[in-house]
Amino acid sequence: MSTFVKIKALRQSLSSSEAKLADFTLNSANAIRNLSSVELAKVVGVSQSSVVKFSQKLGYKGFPAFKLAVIDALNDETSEPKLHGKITLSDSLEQIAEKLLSSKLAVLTETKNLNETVAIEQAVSLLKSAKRILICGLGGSALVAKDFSYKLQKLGMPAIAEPDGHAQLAYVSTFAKGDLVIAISESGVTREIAEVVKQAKKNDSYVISVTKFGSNPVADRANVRLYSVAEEESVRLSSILARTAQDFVIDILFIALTQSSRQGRKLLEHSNDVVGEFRNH
Amino acid sequence: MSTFVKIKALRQSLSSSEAKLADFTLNSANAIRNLSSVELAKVVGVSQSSVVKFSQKLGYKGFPAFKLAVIDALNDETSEPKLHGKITLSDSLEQIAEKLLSSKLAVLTETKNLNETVAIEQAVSLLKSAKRILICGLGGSALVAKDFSYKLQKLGMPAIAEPDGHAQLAYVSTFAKGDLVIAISESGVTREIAEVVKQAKKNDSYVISVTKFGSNPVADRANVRLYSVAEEESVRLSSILARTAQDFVIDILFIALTQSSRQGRKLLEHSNDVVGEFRNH
DNA sequence: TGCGTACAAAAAATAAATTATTCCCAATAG
DNA sequence: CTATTGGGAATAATTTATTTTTTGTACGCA
Repeated sequence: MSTFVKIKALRQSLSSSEAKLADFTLNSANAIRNLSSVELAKVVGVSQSSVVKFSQKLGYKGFPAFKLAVIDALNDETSEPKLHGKITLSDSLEQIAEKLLSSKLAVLTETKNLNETVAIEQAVSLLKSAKRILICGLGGSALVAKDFSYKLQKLGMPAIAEPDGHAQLAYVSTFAKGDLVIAISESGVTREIAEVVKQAKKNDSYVISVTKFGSNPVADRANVRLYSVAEEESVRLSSILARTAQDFVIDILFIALTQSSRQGRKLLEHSNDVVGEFRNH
Repeated sequence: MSTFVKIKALRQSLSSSEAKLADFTLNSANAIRNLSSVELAKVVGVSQSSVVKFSQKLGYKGFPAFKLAVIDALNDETSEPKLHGKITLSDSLEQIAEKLLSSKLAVLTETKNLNETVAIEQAVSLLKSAKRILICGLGGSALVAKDFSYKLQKLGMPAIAEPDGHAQLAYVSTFAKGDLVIAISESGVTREIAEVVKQAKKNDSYVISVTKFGSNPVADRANVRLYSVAEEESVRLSSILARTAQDFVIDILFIALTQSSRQGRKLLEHSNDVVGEFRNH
């Protein structure tokens, strides 16, 4: 158990000298690092023997052992991956930023672990061999779809991201064997997307899904299932975190694609050059 | 400098007793934790005074100081946030994912640290009091702009994100005092965006910039400067990481906005309900 | 109320341990 | 043969742990 937890637990049953030491430890743990038992006693205003007794009361052999425990506790505290608690109304801006950050870190890590390497390989392989590609998503996912389409276009791939549900359906109805649909829907139940997927399957086209983990209409029908986020966060953050996870998935796909094809890299380079050239004038 | 690095650097110039201690420290650093100078001397097979002299040769006041340094070095070693090396052609898919993940983690952390709380507060305040809002960005940033506009619209705010440069300029030319431009451009030199900012300033409108850190045409003219990423990564990753950072910035702004207004939260809730209702039929 | 005992807490005193310094010897190079 | 250096034994200094003493307070009882 952390020394601090221990101290807090015993805090009530301590006598006045001990309480002084306990409070000092909790408030200025850092300072203890550089203090001997005598110095600590002086700073806190108790006798040196009280310091030793306090250490022993906490279960340590003596003062040096206590000191080490405090240092350890400080280290654990700072290296802990920071729990990403819910953002509440009373949070300060600094706390909000901190929590959003750790939530994102958690979501990214989870998303990475959720997707098997083999699934990504399959997805890359489908992408490379696809004749035409339709990336569909609605609402927030539409932007992810659009982003992915831009990226694929940079690689010279025939990818289209259409934000309108009806247009998506119209396009996919012309699909055939060799064409590919990438269906992005966090819930996996979006009616329009599910419909597109159904149609794609009917036309013998391949489907890659990007949804939350588990069974759902979109993923169930997909040839390759990719996943975004694992845990449901607070409602307020959910769409933000879903986006974060979806972005990660398509970023991985994109990098893996450029990785696996020399031609793709060349085209990407060229595309970047052209845009850069243009911007500088 | 880490104690271990120090030891390795001096390793050659050490005498036999000192070398014994150095090797033991490098190989069994963990053990030192529980040893006194006498015990360590015994284990290694040297005299206690040699232990002390060794500690001092490394630059520490004495043995206890050396011991603390070793413990610190061990802690730093284990909690190091995994260096996010460049992705190379020979990387496996698993390595790619790992590196992308750590790069994103680093970029998010940096972005959070780069933005002062007070700047975010000012941005929020400008957003809340703005009569009209134009969010402009080109290329990849256009998607970030669009995303932010959707979010602001959910809060009932008059935000427009227009991907076309000319249309942006046309709109901003009608701006006046009380209107707000949010200019998103990683480089901060995009001609079209800089032009919009110039026009906005001429019309006495406020400008919030989201660019890389440092002086650039867009940020220099802004009333409030927000920053994305700090370090330039590999060219291949740069646009991906820029997006990651920009998303973080607008996510923070969005959350801070909902945080600061009861009405905003109500509208957001309602908006989510309506869309959810619609999707389920 | 006044006095004395009992008890607990905390500091002073002391003992033990750990650590730092000094001093001396041995090995080796010049 | 001297000078120098490494290393350990001896010892001094410091730090820590234990024991002893003092202080203060609560409680019982005349």
